[in-house]
Amino acid sequence: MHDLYCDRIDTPKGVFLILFHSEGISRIYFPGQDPECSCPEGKLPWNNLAEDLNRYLSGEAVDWSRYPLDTSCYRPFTKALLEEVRQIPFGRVCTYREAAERAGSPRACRAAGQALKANRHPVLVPCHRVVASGGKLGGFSGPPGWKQMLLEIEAGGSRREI
DNA sequence: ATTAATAGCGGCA
DNA sequence: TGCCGCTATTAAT
Repeated sequence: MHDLYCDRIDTPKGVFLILFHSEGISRIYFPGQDPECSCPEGKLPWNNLAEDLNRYLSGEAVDWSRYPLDTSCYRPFTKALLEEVRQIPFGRVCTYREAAERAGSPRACRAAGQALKANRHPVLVPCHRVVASGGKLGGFSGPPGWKQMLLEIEAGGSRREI
């Protein structure tokens, strides 16, 4: 298959680890999740990704659609749902039910949770924009606190306080 | 191959 | 408030 490489992106929030090959991004790890991977290091062929990630973390709206993702590992429903989640605009959220609805299974809100758990492309596939109804935050597969932090970043836009 | 468990939600009592 | 069913997927049996 395609040879897998890894690269790191330094941000004020920590170091993100990106696994990728020539066809697209295979996986993204939050800071602190470094999996001790044994794949060779390489340079990301998408030059602006690091810059975009830093802009995003500082509150700017970033369009991730130009970065190709390797979604071959996902099951059909998971793939469909993540595709929809990817199109939730910056700063907006939807519920598990709405996400499942858009993926073609209106009653699969529980399965939606399973699908989001399987997301290997956090931030680029904004799983943090799917929240539980009733004002609850819902779960998150990443490090504790990251979901809330990402939502706050998007809500604040350019921050007004220090 | 079958069962249990999971980022949940909505209906109903 | 609490119980039930529903959906896709995975892990365990």
